[in-house]
Amino acid sequence: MKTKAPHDPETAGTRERIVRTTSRLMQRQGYEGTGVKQISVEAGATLGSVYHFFPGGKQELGTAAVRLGDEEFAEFLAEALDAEPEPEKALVALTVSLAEGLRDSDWLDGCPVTSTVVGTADSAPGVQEAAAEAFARWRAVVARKLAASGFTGADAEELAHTVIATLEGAELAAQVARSATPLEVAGRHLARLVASYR
Amino acid sequence: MKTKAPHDPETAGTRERIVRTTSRLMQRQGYEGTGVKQISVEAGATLGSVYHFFPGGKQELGTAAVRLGDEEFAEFLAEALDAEPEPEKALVALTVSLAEGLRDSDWLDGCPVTSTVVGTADSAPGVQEAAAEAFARWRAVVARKLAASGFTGADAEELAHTVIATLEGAELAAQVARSATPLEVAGRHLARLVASYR
DNA sequence: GCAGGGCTAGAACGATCGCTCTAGTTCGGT
DNA sequence: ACCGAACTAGAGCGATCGTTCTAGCCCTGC
Repeated sequence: MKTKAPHDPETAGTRERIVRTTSRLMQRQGYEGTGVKQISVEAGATLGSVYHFFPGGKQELGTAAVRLGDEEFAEFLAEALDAEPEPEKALVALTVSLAEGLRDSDWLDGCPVTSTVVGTADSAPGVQEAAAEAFARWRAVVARKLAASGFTGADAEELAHTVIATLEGAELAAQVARSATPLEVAGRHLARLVASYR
Repeated sequence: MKTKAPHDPETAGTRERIVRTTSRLMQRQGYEGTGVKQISVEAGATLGSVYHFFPGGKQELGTAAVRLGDEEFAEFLAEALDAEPEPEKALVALTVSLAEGLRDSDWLDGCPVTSTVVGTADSAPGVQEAAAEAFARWRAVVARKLAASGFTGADAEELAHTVIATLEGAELAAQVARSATPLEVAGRHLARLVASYR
């Protein structure tokens, strides 16, 4: 029993393939710009399969995609922060790493949560909620690192807010400008801001 | 001759009404989530008028909407920064003002440029370019203020990058979380960061 | 007072949208 | 061996998408 499906191990593979494809497509095209039929084709699944696994339709697909992006970035964030004992150095390395990833995709793959959630306030509230949870989780990861580095709880919480917000904004700016500069500058400034609390 | 149209003053009004409506709709629903027919109905113009003024179709509408958002926010930014002699205080007041505007719209009206540009990398490159110009202009406004306050050109340019990126990210975070906290915290942190360069 | 261009008006095009539906296939449990 | 659940398969629903088109209104310049 390596998967959650009781009968067919390949089945869980199909579901996951659909979610990963949805996340990738919405990352580039946004929620409204991505069609369910396109998802089914690129995931190598039929439309019937998509609606079998996601009876909630497109909104459920979007929510699942946001949650996947949530988990993946939370993991990436935790690893990047734990790689360096000092949060200042970790933040600089983190932004450099984000900039590399962005450039490697020809500036197409920004934050999967951001691009999916924009414009869904009224049409897909479930996506909005999932995105709020993602941001909160990422803030918690940053706050934990800062608290472990000797910052008070209040300072860590507030700094985590700005770290996540600045990373989001800088990634968007870098994507639009097709340049690593916004991310790299943001990394140095975040390090400086954090250091000012010592 | 109060308008640019040679024959009919009301004509320029129609064009502007279409652009304003496009900007408002794409701010809430994104580029792909906004239909040309919806724009024509809500602007009180016919489809023929829309394509008369914007023969480039939806992409030209999106580009014009981004440029309008560009000008409006650049003006708002300049006024907010000039209202206070010290950039630190101006930044705090600016974020408070942005948070108020966001709350007044029930957290629906975020940055019009951000929501319009997301997901248009491959489908509407013109929109992408207009957004890049908007960010660059806003950075120039911030850099000018900082330079006028005694910062060196290099510091002002770099700080402007982070100020704009953080404002973008914090506005998005505030919108998703339906809370003024991300923006207010960002304002205080940006002020602290700027002060650290004195 | 008439000619002509700027603009309005809305029907209609093919394509695609999200989604539903029925039929068929596959497979473990008994 | 066979029943029923899990899943696949894809045709097709009404609606809407972005866009084009022709017809006509209205105002200005002559």
